[in-house]
Amino acid sequence: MGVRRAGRPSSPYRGEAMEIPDQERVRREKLERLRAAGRDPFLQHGYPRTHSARELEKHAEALLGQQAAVCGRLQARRGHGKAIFADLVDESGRIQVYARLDDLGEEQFAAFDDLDLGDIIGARGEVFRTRTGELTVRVSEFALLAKALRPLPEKFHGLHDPEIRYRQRYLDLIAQPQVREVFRARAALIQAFRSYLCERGFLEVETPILQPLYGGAAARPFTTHHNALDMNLYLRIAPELYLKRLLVGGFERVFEIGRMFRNEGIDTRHNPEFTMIEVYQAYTDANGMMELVEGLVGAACQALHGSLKFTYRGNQIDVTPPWRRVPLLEAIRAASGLDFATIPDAATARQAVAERNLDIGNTAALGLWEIADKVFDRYVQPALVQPTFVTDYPVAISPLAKRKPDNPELTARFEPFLGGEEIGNAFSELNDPDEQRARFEQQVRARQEGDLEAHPMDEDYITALEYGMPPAGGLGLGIDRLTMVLTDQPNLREVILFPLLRPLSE
RNA sequence: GAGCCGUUAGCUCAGGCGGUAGAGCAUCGGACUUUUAAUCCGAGGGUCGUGGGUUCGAGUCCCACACGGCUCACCA
Repeated sequence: MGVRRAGRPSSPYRGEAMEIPDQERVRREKLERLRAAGRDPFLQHGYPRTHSARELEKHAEALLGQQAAVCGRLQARRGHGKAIFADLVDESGRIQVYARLDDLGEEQFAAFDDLDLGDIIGARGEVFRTRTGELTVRVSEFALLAKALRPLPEKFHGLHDPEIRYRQRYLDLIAQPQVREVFRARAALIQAFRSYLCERGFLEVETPILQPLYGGAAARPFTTHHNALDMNLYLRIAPELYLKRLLVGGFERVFEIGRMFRNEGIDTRHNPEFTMIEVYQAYTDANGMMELVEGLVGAACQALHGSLKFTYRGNQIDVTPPWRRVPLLEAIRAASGLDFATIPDAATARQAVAERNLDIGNTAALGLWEIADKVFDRYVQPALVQPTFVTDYPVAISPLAKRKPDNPELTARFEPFLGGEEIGNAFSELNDPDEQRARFEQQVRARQEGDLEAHPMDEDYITALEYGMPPAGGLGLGIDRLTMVLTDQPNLREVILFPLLRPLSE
């Protein structure tokens, strides 16, 4: 249905009066009459508002009998012949206004009666309470500030069509006020992160989004082109390598909040552009990052819920530290019986998977750690509802992480899980330039063998490491996923204002 | 990429076995000067996602396509 119904935002209907839907034709005609009478609403430049809905309610007792000027969108109307009740909705809430023929006179009352649902108006008058006790502005003067030429979604059932909700998010926000709360929560979460870090001496920085060479994660990039320099550039898949250059430069605590771009599929947990926070702290390590995650998520949870407990998908979740810690291979072994510490290669792993009838699809084309990853996704991750750090990732899939002193096959890396969702990635940063080069070379070989997401060689980064980077812990958290979990939304699209959709074909 | 489901009035939704499309809100006209999903009376509004096919006849059955949703796959 969307093709026609939602696909009309660009059609102006010029000279096609016969094709304009009924309700829009009526509104257009009203606008033409206003313009002809020299009262074009779109010539208004503002309105001297004195109170928002919330302010009006807050100062209700002092305002009774006083004048107030309010603004908002006309979202409901109850006519009574020579009087009209209407609901104005502004960002803070709803305001009832009451227009009477006696107060406005014939002409102004007729003009008020001519308003359509969706119109944006300003109104001024005396504040009073109706006999049912509702705070109301008795209109003595009003102005149409913008004409709504299209009818709004229906007031009672709201807007359900997910396609229109995402394509025309403004309609979603108008029709479903609770959707605004999700995005307020998102902003509060980011604010909580920012405050938490700034209070602890972290510096917020901005590093390039357009990068001559991408890196810092395993993902395929978007490519673009700079005309003047005639060079290809990549949209960043992660800010990691730039932030660590800042550690080399002498900043000891830095963070960046920003958009990342990964050229991958779209589903309930992935959007091609998403928001991540990355934090780097010198002279600490993965353990320090675990405490930081506990602190950050705790601060966000407090900001959103006033508590360290919340509900996601029907599960009570408690983020009180310390969070459970479990090594990756141990978690896999406990859940599946497979011990990847003793499995030498992919063929052995495939055989073990088959023997145990593990349901992870076709493993024929997968490498050893890809098989481990699948077993983890299928048998471990869904159970990680309470906050958990999965630790000790194999060095083969952690090209930027420092090895564990007691087991060089593993790294001091962890991923935090919450509500069964992976919400980030962190480790002790590899700062040995020679080993970093060897790791990159290994990635380059993987790329040559067909791994499109292997990390490219970054000589410039290695040069930076050669000047000396202090030992450090680094952390990335997915803002979208965290918001999804902390606001108990079922889908990443619910926390992204304008998720990517296919364009409508004409 | 695969499977399943969806697409009917501005919005939310009904439409057995194929017989020419309905409701509520919204809109238009009328009544009503403290209502609040206001109420009451009356009316208009549809290329049933697009294109083919089967049929005397298709919203309904079949095929293809588009967009979306869910699940899986891919992927942090």
